[in-house]
Amino acid sequence: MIHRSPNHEEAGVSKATLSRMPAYLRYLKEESVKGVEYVASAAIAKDMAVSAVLVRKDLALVSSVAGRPRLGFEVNGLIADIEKFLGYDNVSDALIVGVGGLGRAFLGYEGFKNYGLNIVAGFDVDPRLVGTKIAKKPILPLDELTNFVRQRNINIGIITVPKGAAQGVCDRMVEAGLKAIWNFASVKLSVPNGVIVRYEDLAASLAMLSGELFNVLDKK
Amino acid sequence: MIHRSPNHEEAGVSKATLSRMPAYLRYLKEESVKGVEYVASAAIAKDMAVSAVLVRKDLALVSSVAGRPRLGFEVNGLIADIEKFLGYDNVSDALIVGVGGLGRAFLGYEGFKNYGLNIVAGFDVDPRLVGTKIAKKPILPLDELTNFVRQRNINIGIITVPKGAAQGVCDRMVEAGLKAIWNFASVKLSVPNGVIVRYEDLAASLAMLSGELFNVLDKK
DNA sequence: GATTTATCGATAACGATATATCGAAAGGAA
DNA sequence: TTCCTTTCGATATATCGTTATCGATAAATC
Repeated sequence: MIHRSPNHEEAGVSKATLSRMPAYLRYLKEESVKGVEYVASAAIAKDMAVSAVLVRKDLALVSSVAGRPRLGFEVNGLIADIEKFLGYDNVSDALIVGVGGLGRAFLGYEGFKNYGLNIVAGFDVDPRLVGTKIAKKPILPLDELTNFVRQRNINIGIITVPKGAAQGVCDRMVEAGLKAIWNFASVKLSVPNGVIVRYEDLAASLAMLSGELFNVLDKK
Repeated sequence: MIHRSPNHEEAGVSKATLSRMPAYLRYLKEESVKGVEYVASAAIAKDMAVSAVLVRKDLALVSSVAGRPRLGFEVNGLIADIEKFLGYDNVSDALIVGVGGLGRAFLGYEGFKNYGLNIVAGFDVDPRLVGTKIAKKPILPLDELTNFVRQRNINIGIITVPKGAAQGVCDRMVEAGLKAIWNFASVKLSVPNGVIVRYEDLAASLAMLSGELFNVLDKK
């Protein structure tokens, strides 16, 4: 999960660019298994919904070798660069607090490993859950959060509790030493400097979807 | 789900603005139950991480009454305006295809109703699931999708199948007449004009999170 | 080897979004 | 009533991300 890119120093890459990287990676892997050696930015652009120029700009930020005129980018080299950049070569551990519907689904979902994330345990307050396992991962009581984080040297916590409990969980995560929080409860969390929060706000997303839907239905 | 706002005609509101509306709404409701009658844009801004100017700009787009100098915005009126704007007063039905971990969680999650979305049924290809119910909602075979959509006049479909199956499901949704698709499989979907797709790409989100994490850990 | 052409990379233009500034309005205080 | 202060709303400015343009490069072809 930790980035060890060769060439992006402290510059920092925009979130927009970052968010496209997994899609580039997926496409490149598909081409790679087909035996394709070089792909043009235009081909990548066509596969996802972006412009070729943007693809080149993005790739310029992470690629260790330049694209070759008339050929394009070298597929396998680029895959390696992006994986290194995204830290997928270096799967990092995370834990999840809130083993309800969504939390349970996440614990059981093996796909996160492909994105460099390994959820190693769940935490919950419900005593009926504590002590059980989901997908071979232990469910522990919240009290053990701090110890667990310190022992296993974990940086990332995922919050999937109801929104009323989110800030409390967040505080404990911060106290335990977590540095990044992926929050699925739709509340704003306050955290000290140095801790980052990423919101996965389904309500916001849904608002955008229905907003667009409105425009479409209304326009005819 | 369909917007019936009094004052934003065909103008269209930016996605960014749209995405903040649920957060405004949440804050305003919290204040409302406390008995607060007026709130200043600065107070709202402080609660979430945006500037007061931005709050005023956003609210100007949806509010039927202007904010009052020295007092701020009238809480309850504003709540009504936003709910109307977002269509939360008019819950619309949706269906979900893919009753795996995430799909199951969504079917069981009652909270979507608060956001104007009512998931009425799940669809899956697994014959062991078909015929069962989750949270009182029937699981149906994919073949019945088209009939179901037409009979119930549904506009929104949610895709929670593995990515290999996503485009196929998407095609069937389009054929059935769905107008908006909320896609949780991280693949780009191709749809004809007039159908809108909203991507919920956890891989992209995770990339952003870890990107920020990298910056934080690296900066010290 | 010369020519053609697909493709890149850099720079500049554009558009959308967020911020800063400032005059105006209205509640509250003198 | 008059003045002061808060807060709004409008306009202008800045920032960020995307797109457009164009010369340069190197593979492919003749």
